[in-house]
Formats: sequence, structure tokens, C-alpha cells
Amino acid sequence: MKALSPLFRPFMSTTYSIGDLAREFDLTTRAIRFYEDLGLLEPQRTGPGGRSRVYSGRDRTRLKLTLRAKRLGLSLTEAKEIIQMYDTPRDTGAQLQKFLDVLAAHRLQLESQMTDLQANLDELKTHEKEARALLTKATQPATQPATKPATKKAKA
Amino acid sequence: MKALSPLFRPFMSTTYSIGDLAREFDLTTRAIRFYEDLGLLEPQRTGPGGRSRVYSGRDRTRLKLTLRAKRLGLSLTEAKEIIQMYDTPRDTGAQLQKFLDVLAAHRLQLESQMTDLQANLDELKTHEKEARALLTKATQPATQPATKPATKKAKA
DNA sequence: ATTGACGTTTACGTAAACGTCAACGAAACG
DNA sequence: CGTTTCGTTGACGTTTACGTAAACGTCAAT
Repeated sequence: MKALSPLFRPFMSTTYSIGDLAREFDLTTRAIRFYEDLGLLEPQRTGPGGRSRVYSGRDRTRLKLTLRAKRLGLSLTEAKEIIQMYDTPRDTGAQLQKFLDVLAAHRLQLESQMTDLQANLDELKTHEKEARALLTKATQPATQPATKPATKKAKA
Repeated sequence: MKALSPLFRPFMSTTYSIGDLAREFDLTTRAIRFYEDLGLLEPQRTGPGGRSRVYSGRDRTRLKLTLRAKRLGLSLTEAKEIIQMYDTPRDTGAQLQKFLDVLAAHRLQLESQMTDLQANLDELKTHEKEARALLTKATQPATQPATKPATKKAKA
């Protein structure tokens, strides 16, 4: 359900229909409702009988974070835990300390993932260079136009 | 099945039993066999009737790459495609060019993932700083001596 | 000769993350 | 006023990535 004509939206305190979010993040509405079932989103209801969902900017942010976490390989429940942790109150010192502990753990995980990523990128670059070298050698044979260029490097 | 006593292994051209790999990478043998079903590993067979699997160093490497890809959120089939691509022959110029194209695409994906990761890390650090600030403020009130000394470092 | 550790196949089970209808209500459009 | 368009709630299906159990072979050591 479109809350209002698009032209009027700028005057509202930025709420979104399920279709809006689906379009923006390239999801099906089914997926978004599923995220709600998991407790990741808590849209308000509107319309007669409170059937239609209305998403706040906060919902949108949570969705964004969720998808980012997904892209990094986290499960939805893991994403949920992290997001929840990020916006629960933390008033006492003990809570703060535990918060820091969890953050540290999460940080370690992210950093190890960063290492993995870097390793993959390095490997990719190596192959890229090698392939590029082979390609220029194949298209611009310096001294010997071979019928079949060597698959390995040749010594000059 | 252990091929030989561990003392004799250094003399062999580094092969591994399924248990070896399971221990090293903290997998179940079931998982490893499953990876074989997907075509990620191709162990030789040995023993009577060729029942037992023997994994080469190359198998081990492929397994390592697979797990790294998994940690980055790739599916096993995606991992397989990438690994296959990395060690297929690429002899013609056209193949080389296509190889480079695919590499470029993969690279874009990795770099966007790097961005996501960095975003997550930044956010985490922000929260970390904030929490740390709150904690020191809570445990070391400037004008009021606390009943419990700080759990962190104290300034002399 | 039995036990234990390690290996095998076959087969069914399961959790996660949705996809895919079906059947319906409301509302906006020409 | 009929027809798209957007939304709703079930409910069942699907894919991925294994887990789990049964039922058995083999080798080394006790």
C-alpha cells in the first residue's frame, strides 16, 4: 500500500511501504516479511484493521545493516544479535563491559575475515598479472611468432 | 585409514587421510565427503577394493581455498567455479581474455565486500570508543571516588 | 580373538532462507 | 464500475550444507 502519492512523500517523516523497501534493496516482499518473523523488523501497522505494514527509517537502517551482514556471510540470526546489541540500552558498567567484550570478539572475526579477503585479492591479482603477461606476449610476439604460445613462462 | 605410521610420513609425497584433513580444518568426514560429491575434491582411492580415500596436497589446497571462500560467504558451488577457473588450462588468447573478464568481475565483488567490511569495522570502532568513554567516565568519576576501583588501567 | 580406531556406503533428517502459489481486501485509474 | 496495482495471510515447496544413524570392512594392538 502506498501511504500517499509520491509527490507528497517529502513532507512525511520518511516512512516506507513494503514495496518501497523491496524495490530499494531488491528484495521480495516475502523476504521482508520473513525478516519480520525473525524479529529483525518491527513495522507499525496501519489501514483498516491494521493490516498494512509501515516501516520507519529505523527499520530501513536495520534492514540495511542486515543485508550488509548477509553479504559478509553472517546468518540472519547472527545479524539480529549484532544489531540488537548495537541498540540495546547498556546502562550499567557491567553491561558496558560485556558489550565491549562482545565487540572485541566480533572485531576479531571481522579482522580475520579481512585477512581472508586480502588473501583472495592477492591471489586474484597474481593470476591477473600472469594472465595479462601471457596475453601481451601472445598478441605481441617479440622475436618468435609461435604457433602456440607457451602456457608457462619461457626463459630468455 | 592411516596410510603409514606418522614417523614414516615425512618420506612420502604428502598425502592425507580423510581424518587428517578433518582434524586440520576442523571438519567432519561427512563434510569432506560431501565436498567430494560436489566435485570440489577428487581423492585417489587405495586399499583393497579401492575403498579408502587418499588426498593429495592439491586436494588440501583446494579444500583450504574452499573454506576461505565459505568464510567470505560464498556458496560451495560458487567456490567450486572459482577454484576450477583458477586451475583450468587457458591456452588460447580468447580463453585468456575471458579469464581476465571473470577475474575483473570477481575482483569487483571482492572490493565491494571489502567496503562492506570496512563499514562494519568503522561502525564497530565507533561503538567501541563510545562505550570505552562511558566506562571510564563511570568507573572514574573525576570528583567522586568510586566504591569499586577501575577494572582497567589506573593512572599514576 | 576381541577390542578400538578409522574407514566405507546408503539413506533419511534438518535448519536456514526464502520462493511460490492461493485466495482474499482495498484502492486508484480510466 | 470493472480492472489493474499493491497489500494481506497462510501453507507448502525448494535449495544448500551438512548431521545422524545403520550396518559393515580393516588393521593394529592387547
